[in-house]
Amino acid sequence: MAETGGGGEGLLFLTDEQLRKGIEAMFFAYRGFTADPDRILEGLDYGRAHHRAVHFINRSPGLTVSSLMAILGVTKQSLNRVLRTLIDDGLVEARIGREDRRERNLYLTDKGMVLERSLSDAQRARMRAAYRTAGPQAVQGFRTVLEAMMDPEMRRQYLGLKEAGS
Amino acid sequence: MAETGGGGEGLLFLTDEQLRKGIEAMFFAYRGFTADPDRILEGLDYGRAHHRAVHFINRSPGLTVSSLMAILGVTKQSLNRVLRTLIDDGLVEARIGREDRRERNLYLTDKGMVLERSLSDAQRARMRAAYRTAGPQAVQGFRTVLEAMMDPEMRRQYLGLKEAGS
DNA sequence: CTTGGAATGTCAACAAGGCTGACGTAAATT
DNA sequence: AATTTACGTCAGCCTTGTTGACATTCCAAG
Repeated sequence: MAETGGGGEGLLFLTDEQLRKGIEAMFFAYRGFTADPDRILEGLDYGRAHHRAVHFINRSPGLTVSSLMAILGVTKQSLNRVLRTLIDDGLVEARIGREDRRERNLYLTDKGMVLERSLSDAQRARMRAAYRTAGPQAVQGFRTVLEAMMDPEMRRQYLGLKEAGS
Repeated sequence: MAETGGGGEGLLFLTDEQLRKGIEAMFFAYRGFTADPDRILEGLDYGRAHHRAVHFINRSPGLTVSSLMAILGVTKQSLNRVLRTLIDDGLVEARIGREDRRERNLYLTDKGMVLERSLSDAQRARMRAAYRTAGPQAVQGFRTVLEAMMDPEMRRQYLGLKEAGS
């Protein structure tokens, strides 16, 4: 243990073995990360794709279909299938754009917000427990490494849309 | 910055907004995490499922089908489909267990090791770059939070199979 | 030895959620 | 007026997950 914390310890943290551990940590942790929402979604006719859509619509109310496509990194056909069910079920509203009437601005309805709440509450609960266990300094490192791991375009999405900031 | 490192700074890191940022960091970072192997796999007739199987067979040569099922969290039918193609293509060898002849011990062939290498080289390169950018202290925090985020069972898989240790 | 159960393989059917290609419509732009 | 953009939709395909059913092999207990 007893890390120097300064970076001058011979880069032991960059050995292949250390990197492999990091890779597996990502794999196993991501499973935990999605487990709770998945449990809620199963049986509701919805899946992870719906969760993602609802999450980002909630975060940025009024965002367009194109923007959401870019954020999620899926095709319009794939997104449309998900959006279609959410709109038909009254969880999402697609308003015609005021400036550019070709665009559709997406909003959660009250019903949609209820689902979003239950999903994000579950996910936040796990994240909160992990944060609390690990402590603020670890959380700082966690965010730093994850941000460095993103593709530049995704990093822009991640950084560019934060309101409150780190 | 100037974190106390003790948790007595008012728990600002546990606000809903901070947790939301952590959630999105996981989402965007995981995309980057899988992007490079995915690029290699596309066109080879293989997918992410093959990557995962090859990774864990490489890590623990001789592991059984049951063990791999437990690690990957998929059904035998799903795993078998992936394993079938890997065996047929000569990337994986399934030897009958010596002690219990019902079991199949899985090994990478030389050909399988070549693929594993190219996939893990790509993934490690990104991980290495992120680690280098973030620094050893951040890496420590990264691993700590991820470990806390896992389901207990997955945490056992993660910790129990490491040879070199942290 | 026989039988029960465990480990594995396999066939079939199905679903979610990706993808491409093609086509249509409305609205903005040139 | 022609073109481009944003979006929706139909059709079909792929990967990877799921259940259910059934066969085989083999260990272990009676």
